[in-house]
Amino acid sequence: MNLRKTLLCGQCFRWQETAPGVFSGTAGGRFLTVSQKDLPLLKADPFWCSYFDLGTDYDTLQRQLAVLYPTLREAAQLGMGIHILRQDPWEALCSFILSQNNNIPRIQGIINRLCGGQEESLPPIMSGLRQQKSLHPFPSAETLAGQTEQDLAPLRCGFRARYLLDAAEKVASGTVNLEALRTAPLEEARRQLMTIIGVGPKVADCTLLYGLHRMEAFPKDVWIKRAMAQWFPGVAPSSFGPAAGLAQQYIFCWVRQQAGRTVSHK
DNA sequence: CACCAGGCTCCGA
DNA sequence: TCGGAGCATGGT
Repeated sequence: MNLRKTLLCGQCFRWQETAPGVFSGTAGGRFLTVSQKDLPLLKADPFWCSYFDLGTDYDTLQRQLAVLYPTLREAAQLGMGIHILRQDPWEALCSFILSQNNNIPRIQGIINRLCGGQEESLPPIMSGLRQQKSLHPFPSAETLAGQTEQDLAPLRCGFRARYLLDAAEKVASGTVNLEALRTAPLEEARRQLMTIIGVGPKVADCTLLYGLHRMEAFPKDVWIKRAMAQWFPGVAPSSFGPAAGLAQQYIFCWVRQQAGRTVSHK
């Protein structure tokens, strides 16, 4: 696993490279500072091993994709080392609601403000994981459900505030049961998520893939669809099989690289 | 000033 | 069912 690619490829928004090769971020209420050489330590820690999905054989998934679709090789080469994180479903849902018609730096800023500010970066040490309880965990659905649009004004997330509040209300009340979506049929899970105002096919699929680790979900991204049409005319994304999510992340990275830092989908 | 950001809602045809 | 403006905010 490549830490930089995995943490900065756009699947999560609460990690940053605080020093060359050193990454600090928050997940599951824990704040961690880590570098590539700490990989064995991550593997030995049950929480982080699960979060970084270190128990899954990505090399095999990668080879399967490259063999199935030779034109995917270039993207897979670029995405080599990316793991699909096991993020908190609620946090992932909010993150991708906030991501719509938005850019990654601003998404990160909004989420930082939503969590109540910056974490303090920890000095690196020679051995052992530098982790501590996060001073600014992601706010729960219950917390957010008690808020108003005026309360969220400081986030400066624009029209997305209303979407966030509807998601909070539906999740807190149990109208949408995120945990149940882990085992629900994919299409049913997608429909459930799309009952939330502001959640369309793209946000729903990203929540399924990044928040619920449904690797078979292939986000309905306009860039991806364009690349699909160009590379695999007539091929349904579902034929990617269990590694569909990984393929989506590879293609996403590839398209971004081709287009430069940002790209218009128009 | 224009254009656009890991889209979605809403409206009209 | 489909297309396109509008959406709030910030960056280039």
